[in-house]
Amino acid sequence: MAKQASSRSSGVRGSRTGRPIMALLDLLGRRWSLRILWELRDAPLTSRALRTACDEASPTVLQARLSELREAGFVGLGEAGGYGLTPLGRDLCETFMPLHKFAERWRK
Amino acid sequence: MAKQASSRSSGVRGSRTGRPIMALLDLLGRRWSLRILWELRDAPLTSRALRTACDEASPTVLQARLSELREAGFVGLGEAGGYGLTPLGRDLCETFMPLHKFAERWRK
DNA sequence: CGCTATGCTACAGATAATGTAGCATCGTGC
DNA sequence: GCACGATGCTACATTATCTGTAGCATAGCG
Repeated sequence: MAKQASSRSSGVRGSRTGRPIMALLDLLGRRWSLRILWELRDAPLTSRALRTACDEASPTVLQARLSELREAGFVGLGEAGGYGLTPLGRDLCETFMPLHKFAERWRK
Repeated sequence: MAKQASSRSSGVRGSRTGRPIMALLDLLGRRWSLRILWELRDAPLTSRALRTACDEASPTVLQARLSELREAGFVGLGEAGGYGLTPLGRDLCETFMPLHKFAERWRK
């Protein structure tokens, strides 16, 4: 593979390019990443509530994405139980919030 | 030729929910989707130039994503050759353009 | 024709996701 | 002091998806 070995659990594709946008695009371009951030947009959820919100996605991926997102500093696990956005994660979420309006306009 | 991308059940996951944001989130949350839109952000590219820009991703997925994005109306294939954003696609792209600035701030 | 470039496809091997089941832990009530 | 229900998280076989390489048909150019 011409890529890199670190696309394992913690590596993000494109991080070696020095262009953080590539790393971010790859991280967000994984299954359920965007959806998770979206579902946490206004309130923390327990892992199971999140699973329900995400159309019963399998806990395996959810857990994987949650770990990546936590490692990236977007999501945190509160001691009261439940996953929630960090301040950074909230910023990110607001960054693509206009997507909602766009989607309504799109409506294919 | 008919699109082979639309052979995929009902297209985009979440479209049956009636919430277009879910369909959009799923479409953009597939590998290389965001990256493709990003690479086309300011100029059309030929399929091979796009492949180069996308770190030599395999043509199979690229072609699949391109078909989906074309079907969604975000990307078009100009008769002069090369893929480019449609007006709708350009809107979408601008929607998550602030991501760039966010990524710079993120820099993990 | 020979050459190069385009969009696009085939296909085997590798990787990631799905679906179901289950574990260890913690707090509640009993 | 122990069933209980809920939590975060994992195992694992099956299935879907991606990767990497090769190649096809077509078109423009000399």
